[in-house]
Amino acid sequence: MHESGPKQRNRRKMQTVTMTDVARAAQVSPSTVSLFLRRPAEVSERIGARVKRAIDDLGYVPNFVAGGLAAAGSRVVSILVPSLHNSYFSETVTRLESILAPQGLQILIGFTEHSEQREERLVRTSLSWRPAALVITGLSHGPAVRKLLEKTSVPLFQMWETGEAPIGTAIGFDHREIGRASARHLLDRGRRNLAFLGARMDQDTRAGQRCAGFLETVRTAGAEATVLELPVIASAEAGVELMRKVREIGGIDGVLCSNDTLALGVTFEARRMGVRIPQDMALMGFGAMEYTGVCEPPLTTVRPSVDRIANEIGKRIIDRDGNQDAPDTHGEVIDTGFELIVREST
Amino acid sequence: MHESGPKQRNRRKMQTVTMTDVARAAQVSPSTVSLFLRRPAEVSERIGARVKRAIDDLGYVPNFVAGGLAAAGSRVVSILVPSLHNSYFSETVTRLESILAPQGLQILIGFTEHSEQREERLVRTSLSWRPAALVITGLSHGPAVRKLLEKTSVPLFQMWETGEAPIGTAIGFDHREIGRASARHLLDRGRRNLAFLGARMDQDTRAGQRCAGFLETVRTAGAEATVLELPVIASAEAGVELMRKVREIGGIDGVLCSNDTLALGVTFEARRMGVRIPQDMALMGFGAMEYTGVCEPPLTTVRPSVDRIANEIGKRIIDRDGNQDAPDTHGEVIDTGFELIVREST
DNA sequence: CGCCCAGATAATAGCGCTACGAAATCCATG
DNA sequence: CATGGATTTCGTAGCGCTATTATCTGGGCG
Repeated sequence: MHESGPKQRNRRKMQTVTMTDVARAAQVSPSTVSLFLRRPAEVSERIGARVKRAIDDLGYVPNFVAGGLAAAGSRVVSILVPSLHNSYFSETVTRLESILAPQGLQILIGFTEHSEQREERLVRTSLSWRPAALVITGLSHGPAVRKLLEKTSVPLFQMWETGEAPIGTAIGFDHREIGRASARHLLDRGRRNLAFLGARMDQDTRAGQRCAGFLETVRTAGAEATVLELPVIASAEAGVELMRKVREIGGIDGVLCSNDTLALGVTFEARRMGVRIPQDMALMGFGAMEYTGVCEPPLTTVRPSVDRIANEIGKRIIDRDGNQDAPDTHGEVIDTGFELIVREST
Repeated sequence: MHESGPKQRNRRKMQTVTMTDVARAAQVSPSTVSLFLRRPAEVSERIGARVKRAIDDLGYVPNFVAGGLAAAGSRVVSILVPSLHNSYFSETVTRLESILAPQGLQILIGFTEHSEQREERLVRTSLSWRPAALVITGLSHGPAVRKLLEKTSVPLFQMWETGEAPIGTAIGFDHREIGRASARHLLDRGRRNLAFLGARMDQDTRAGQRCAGFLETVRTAGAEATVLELPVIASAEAGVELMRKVREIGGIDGVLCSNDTLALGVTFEARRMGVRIPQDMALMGFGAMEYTGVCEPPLTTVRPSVDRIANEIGKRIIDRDGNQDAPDTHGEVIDTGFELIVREST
């Protein structure tokens, strides 16, 4: 083996440029460099220019790890969502990023996949970064997670759901009420034989809540309601399969899908079967995904208040950031609402 | 104001539990606690149990910021993608996360939105975290970004594209060749009057490459090729609009969309117009999005090797992690290929 | 029965930066 | 030209942890 060279195997030192190097080059103290980086206005123009020049010359890249340790808290916001499969979660993340990034806050992301175990691991590692805030999806968590969240001093936001006694600040909307509103809409359209199509609702508790609200209202009205469910992730393909089941059952004249993706699949298969929407069967989704406005027929759906959720959370995180005297809103519940978008499919 | 209390405004100390606290509770030295956390096997069972008990009792959460500083490198991988609007990027991120998370690596995410300026800011902050690796989308970057990337010692992966002389390790496929292959397919089907539908290709250079490859092959074959483009983000709605333009032009019998989302919109509008796919017009997309298999008609599309990209990157990151003697693959180009999925739309 | 080696535990020395208070500088007054 | 207050700059002391080295412990063996 031609492996040789000065045995420098340990401590991958690398010639990393440190703040001290910059200070030396600019002929100032490290403190001044640090100050210039954090609050440039408090450094005189002359010195500032010199420091800036040194930084550029040396290609200095600050070390946030060291900075975070010294400052006791990192400029990172950790976001935990079930997955990115639903475009509304990607949108939430996107929107939050765009609000937080200008403040120099970075996004640490994790996917729980609706698994308590994964969630615990993620919460644990997230907290280990001493983030400026932790944003987590949903209100119900396993006991281990609950304990971690209750104990931490990191500002906590539980999003996408409202409910009683949140651990942190709850920002979201009432999924049960969405189910009810959807049911009312279908009943208003004169449909009496309804179905809820879902996918893995044991895991997606929010879809479960929408389903529960739906059933409640339908049954209270004395109409029929069936639940059809597939043990797979929601997809257009799953929608196709569910539509076949609907056909088998027969007589169903109104359908609420747990998700627009499912509903899209239903439109495809309905067309192939010759089932006319909405004449033969009214169809509703959830999520207000982009294509619902242009598909055939355009879909009635519910727009979750993604932007408002992100805005409210972002605002609070920024408020609290750099101003630890900001009011602690833990325990507060903010309902951002939802919007029923009625289109031709009903 | 009832604000009073011992003037403890500074240094938000919080009663954070440190490793030293754990050590004290377990009657061992901090070193032992640290060792137990990092390599439990090297601690005797008796002591290990004691430490574990203390950790649980105190609810200790390690501080990765401090750990990262001491160890000179954080257990974070930074991923920069244009956005999450395209499901193939979300999938890349998802897949990478699932590979990296079991190794205790967290994902720091950023969205460039195809903006050089944003990209620079993101690269800068990413590097500031001294991540275990930086994964960035694409091969071409502004001069400032190039300089940062060339200078850093952080393992760099440039994904989703192949090309010459990458700065880090390039893992992706040849978009030009996808354009060519798509064109060949359409020509094989006897189409002679073709169009490429795109959205904001000035920004999405990879879509631009597919377009270029497409035009090259079509024109070489002596057939017609038009480019129709909209200055908006790709969406089904944009697809609808582009289909209207196609109609206006008239005579087009084969279309390649820069993206399945666009293609989906085209199918909707074509149906409304009475344009039959593929009889009147063949249609292709890109991305192999989930619904392409079940929509009406099922779409011919190209499956980018998302999984392979993620796997190859993940493997290399893990190799290099904790074993800095692993081969540095910078400069290497790995072509993960793509797959043409032929369905009824052509 | 003492000696040595391996394995387990502990002590030490920072990692690169920020917060804080002290020192130095500036500049308008008296 | 001295003087005080407002700036601007600097020195010091860690932040909580890990890597490395040193120390300790407990057998196995001559």
